[in-house]
Amino acid sequence: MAVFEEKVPLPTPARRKRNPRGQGARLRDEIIAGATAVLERTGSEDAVTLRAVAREIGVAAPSIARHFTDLPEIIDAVVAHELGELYQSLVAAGTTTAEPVERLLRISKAYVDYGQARPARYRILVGRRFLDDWEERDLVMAQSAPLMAAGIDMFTAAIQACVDAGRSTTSDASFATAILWFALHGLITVPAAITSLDWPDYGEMLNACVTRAAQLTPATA
Amino acid sequence: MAVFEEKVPLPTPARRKRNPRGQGARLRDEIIAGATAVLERTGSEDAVTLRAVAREIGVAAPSIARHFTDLPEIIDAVVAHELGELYQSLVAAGTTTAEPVERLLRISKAYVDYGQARPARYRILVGRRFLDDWEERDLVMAQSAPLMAAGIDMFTAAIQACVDAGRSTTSDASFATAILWFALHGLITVPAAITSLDWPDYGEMLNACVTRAAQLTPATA
DNA sequence: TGTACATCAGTGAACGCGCGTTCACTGATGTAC
DNA sequence: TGTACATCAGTGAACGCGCGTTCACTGATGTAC
Repeated sequence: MAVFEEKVPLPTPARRKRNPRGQGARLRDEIIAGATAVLERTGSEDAVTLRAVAREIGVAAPSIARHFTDLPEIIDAVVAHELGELYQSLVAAGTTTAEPVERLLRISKAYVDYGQARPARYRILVGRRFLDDWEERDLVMAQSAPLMAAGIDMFTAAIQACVDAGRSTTSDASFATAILWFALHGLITVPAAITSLDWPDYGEMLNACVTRAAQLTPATA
Repeated sequence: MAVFEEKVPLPTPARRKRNPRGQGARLRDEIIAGATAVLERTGSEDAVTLRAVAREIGVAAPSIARHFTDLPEIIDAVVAHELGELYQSLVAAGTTTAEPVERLLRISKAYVDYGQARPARYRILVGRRFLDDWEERDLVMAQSAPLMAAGIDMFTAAIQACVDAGRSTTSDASFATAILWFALHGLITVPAAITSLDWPDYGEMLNACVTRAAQLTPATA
């Protein structure tokens, strides 16, 4: 039995509204947001393809070419954006108290919280695959570098404040920042990867990481 | 001008010798070695495809199916093998001295050395992508679990030995092992990823990680 | 001791799929006249 | 105020490529008789 095709106009599937004349750059932000969504949903950097991003935001694949020449360029933009978010949350955490030790603990917690809440994004922030074409990448990295430097300075200053308050015995706040960074990075990534072990309480581990790496001492009441 | 094709028998390009009758399992080891080579050369887990591995060891792609059903299964085998290698180097480092603090430092150095010398392999050991199908993966993980537990126990025992010798003030060697693991993991991965910064001397950073995480104290001479 | 044969180890062509990229196009909108 | 048109933002079909997987095959070798 021949069933003739219904020519009922299909409800065109949510066709995107095009941006007005001078506002074409808006799509750029949508692309970044779409790439971030795909990245975080799949947990894999390699799942972020041009077509996947285009699908995510309801756009034809070639439309992306107008805003980004490359896939790495999109990832770079995601990194730059996320680095800003992370820095903002560090700043926010840092302004909640003036007590040095508590302040260091809070920005450390903000860092760890960010990494745990957005694992895939955190991984590409600190763990970008080392590629052959570093030279070109450096140009984009230069954009993010000041933000990263500001974040590092924030930790160093927080540790120095502990030293000045007599609450840390460390002799080199900058060096201690590196050691603290390593510990916090491990706290974020190792338990997330090795789920078969029973890990101690996160709060206790965070406290121990900060206290030991920054060589904090109890308050002398 | 018509040039007729030379029918000279081309020197067949290094055709693989087939394994003898009962020795088909040998290809299994070659596949694992090939996958490891591709992984380390490219630095990307996603570059390890069936065809890439087949190419690497000079074999037709379908030949792999006889030995592994899956790509993840190959990666699991690589992980299991590498975990063995890592454990062996920890054991080797641990037998070079009986002095507790020096022993802890040496196995820590062995761990970090492994991670720095084989970055891509280390990353998949501790940083395997969290996937949806964990259940099936667990079966293979069970194979590696004892080896990982043995490695962890080795660190915990080494820290406890420091405590017993009065060289560590830590109250929980197992807890300290976790903190130390985080620090060593960060020491391996963070500077490798953030190459734009001037990092302190590796030896000093390693010393600080171990000393602070395991709460070591100077010898009272 | 000789020989037929089942088995084992691996091949090579072909497939459908998702990818990045090309190319000619569409159609709304601000602007010049 | 009206209208032709250049520009801008994005489309859709088509390509070549590498991938995983299928399928029928090849050819050496150990074993049964």
